[in-house]
This record gives sequence, C-alpha cells and structure tokens, in this order.
Amino acid sequence: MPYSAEHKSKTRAKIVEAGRILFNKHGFHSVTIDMVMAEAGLTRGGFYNHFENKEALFAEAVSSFLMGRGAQWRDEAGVDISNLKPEMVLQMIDAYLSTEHLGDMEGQCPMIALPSDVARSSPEVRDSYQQLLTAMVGLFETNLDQSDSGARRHALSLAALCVGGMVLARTLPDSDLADEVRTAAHLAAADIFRENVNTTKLPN
Amino acid sequence: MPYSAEHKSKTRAKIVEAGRILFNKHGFHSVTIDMVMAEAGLTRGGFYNHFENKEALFAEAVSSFLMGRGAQWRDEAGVDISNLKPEMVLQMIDAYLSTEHLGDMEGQCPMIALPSDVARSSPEVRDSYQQLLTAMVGLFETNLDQSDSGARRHALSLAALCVGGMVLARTLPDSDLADEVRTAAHLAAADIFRENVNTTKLPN
DNA sequence: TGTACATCAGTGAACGCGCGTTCACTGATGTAC
DNA sequence: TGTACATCAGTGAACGCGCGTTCACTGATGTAC
Repeated sequence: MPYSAEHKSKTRAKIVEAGRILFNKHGFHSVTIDMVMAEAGLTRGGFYNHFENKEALFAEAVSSFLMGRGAQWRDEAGVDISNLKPEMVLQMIDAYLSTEHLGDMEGQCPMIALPSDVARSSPEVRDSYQQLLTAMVGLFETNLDQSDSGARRHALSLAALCVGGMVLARTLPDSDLADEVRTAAHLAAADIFRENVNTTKLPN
Repeated sequence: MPYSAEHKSKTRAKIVEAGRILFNKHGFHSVTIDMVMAEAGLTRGGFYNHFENKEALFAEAVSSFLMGRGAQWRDEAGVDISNLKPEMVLQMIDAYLSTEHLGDMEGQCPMIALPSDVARSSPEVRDSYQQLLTAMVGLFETNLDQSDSGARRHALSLAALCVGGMVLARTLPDSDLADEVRTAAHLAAADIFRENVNTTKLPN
C-alpha cells in the first residue's frame, strides 16, 4: 500500500485543524472548501478523500477543540478524581472569561464562536458541541461540593454564565459594554463557584 | 403621488416581519430574498425599493423584536420609573427561560436565535442586537436595589444567564440536558434577582 | 363628475458570481519479484 | 540490489445550482384640470 500508514491521518488532521480555525473566525457558511484545503496546504479536490461533505468536517472541527486547548484546561484543572484542584477551576473560569480569550478569534472555544451555526446544523455537529459543554460541566461539577445535591445545577449555571457572557461580549459592537458584560459574568461565576466549591478539596 | 402615504411603510413593515420570522427560524445565510418576499406576499424584485441590501433588512428584523414581544415584556415589567413592578421582572425571567420560549422558533428573542450570525454581520446589525441587550439590562437594573452599587453588574449577569442558558439549550441535541441547563440557569437567575431586588419596590 | 396624466410600488426575467461536489487523471510511494 | 507494478492520495478542470442584485417594464393610484 502506497503512502505510509499515518500519512493519510496526518493530512486529515491538518484539514481538521484548518477547518477549526477558519470556522471559528468566519462561521460555517463563509468558509469554503477551497479556503480550508488551501490553509491545509492542499487543493480542493482532495477534500472528499477525507470527508463525506462540509458538515462532516464541521462536526470534527468543533469536537477537535477538546483535543487541543480543551484538553489543556482539563489537565490543568485535574481530570484525576483523586487529585482535584478546585483553585485551577477558578483559573479556568478566569481564562474563559478573559479579555485574551475574547480576542482570540482562532483559538477560542467553539461554543462561543459558533452557537447559532451549530444549532442549525446536523445532529452530528450538535453532538460535537454537546461534547464540549459536557466536558466543561463535568469539570466544574467534580470540583463543587458533592455533598450538596446542587453541585450539578451550579455547574450548569457556571457554564451558562461563561458561554453566555462571552457570546454576548463577542456580539456587542460597543467594546466597553462587552467588557462590562464579561466582567459581570466573571464576578457572578466566581461567586457561585466560591459559595459551592468543595472546600475539603481546597489546598490548605 | 400615487399610493397612499402609509402604503409603502406598511409594505415595508410586512417585509421586516417576514424577515424577522424567517431569520429567527433559519439563520441569516439560509434565508433568501425570495423567501422573505414570498412570506410577505410580494415578489423578489421589489425588495430593493425598500432596503439597500439583505443585511439592512437583517438589522431591522433584529431590532423590530423590541417593538413586538420586547415591548410587551417591557410594558408588563414597567418602564415607568414611578411604577416599577419587580415581581413582573421575575415573571419575565420565567418567560425568557421557559420551555415555551425555547420551542417558539418564530417568536423567540433574536439574541438567542442569532448570536453568531450577528457577531459576523455589519455594525448596524450588531447595533440592533445591542439594543435588545440594552433594553433587557435596563429593565433588570431599574428593578434591582439601586442603593447597592452592584445593581448594574447583577443586571448584566442576569442577562448573561438568560441568554447563555437559552443559547445552550437551543443548541444541545439532548433535550433532557437542554432542559437541565435551562432550569439551572433559571434557578441561578432567580437567586441573583431575589438577593438583589429593590425590596422597597416590592408590593406589600 | 369625469378623464388624462404622472408617479412609483411591484413584477419577473436575466445577470454574474461563487461554491459544494464530481471526476478523469497524475504521480508518489510501498511491495513483489 | 534493482525494477516493474499496483494503489490511492492529491490535482484541477468542470458541472450544476442557487442566490443577491439589477433592470426594463407594468399597472394601480392620486392629482390636475
């Protein structure tokens, strides 16, 4: 068989990464197959060797975020149940609602960049989006007070605040107002987290 | 001059209303001028008698929400500073985060239906979106405790929770999870409101 | 009151362009001998 | 070791379609006389 075993999967990964960046920046409809393939250093026709259609790439591009920065956040906050780091979760909230994240059009979380694009896409794309939310909520929930039955609901509220605050900030043309929203959501999220953090897991 | 004075403005209003409904349901890119004009009972060519281009209609369609259900909410909650009704604000939060609002693809708030579409549109469209947020925040803020300097920040957080909770619920394919997010955001918003409502304005 | 006229909202065909997708072909690569 | 071959990733031209926008034309309506 010609080409090494991983040659195709590496090319595919390059296409996914190009798609993730371009979709994040320009949205689903404004990105063309040409743009994606050019960004990946390839030409148009080869796209269909790797994906059934444009929406299939979209689904992979969205979920690929979990393998990149998402994994980084997850690692920092601690996936290992035996080694939770609640203070890192607060740092993750800081990072998510930061001015840096707001300005990072390429690296931003797709939940912020693409909500209405995804809402009108295929079930596969929406599943990818849900994977991101589930990861975020799981990360929050694990570090909230499990003895309080409200841990899950607080985790979901935190996610709504993080995503909602950033979606609004991204959309508002008045950057002062955008910062106000972002900051208010940040304070509210920090309040909810501190009131419900599993204090037994906090460092001394 | 042929045609009565308000003939043209009525036709224009029909086009805006058709646009609002169709954009809400299908998003900016999937709606065609043909669809809008047909929905308004007209034919394609006449569109440019009323609007410079498709995006100009988009801007008007988004802001037109304020004149419809938005105005209704505002009236119910009380715009008149001398006659505030904080309990109506809680009812507005209820309505905004309700399962009915989630299912109302035509009548829903454009802040939920179109965030990423708007974020990548013209400044005029983004201004329209900002008008909706400003109205919502103003309505909340007026009814929070003004002696607390945090009234504005709590109002902004409430907006982030309302919009964020609904945007997520709209996007998630698992309707159980969507309801969980919506309910959690609702509880968190109610908490924030109750803790910061201007009690002097509550009815006895 | 009735009629000719001017205006302009509305019509629908046509234009131009771009994009998703297909397809016949190329050529780089690993394998068989 | 070297060579012919088979495979299939990649190429780029072409197809087909749809949509935003334009434009010459129509006809409904209010006005002037």
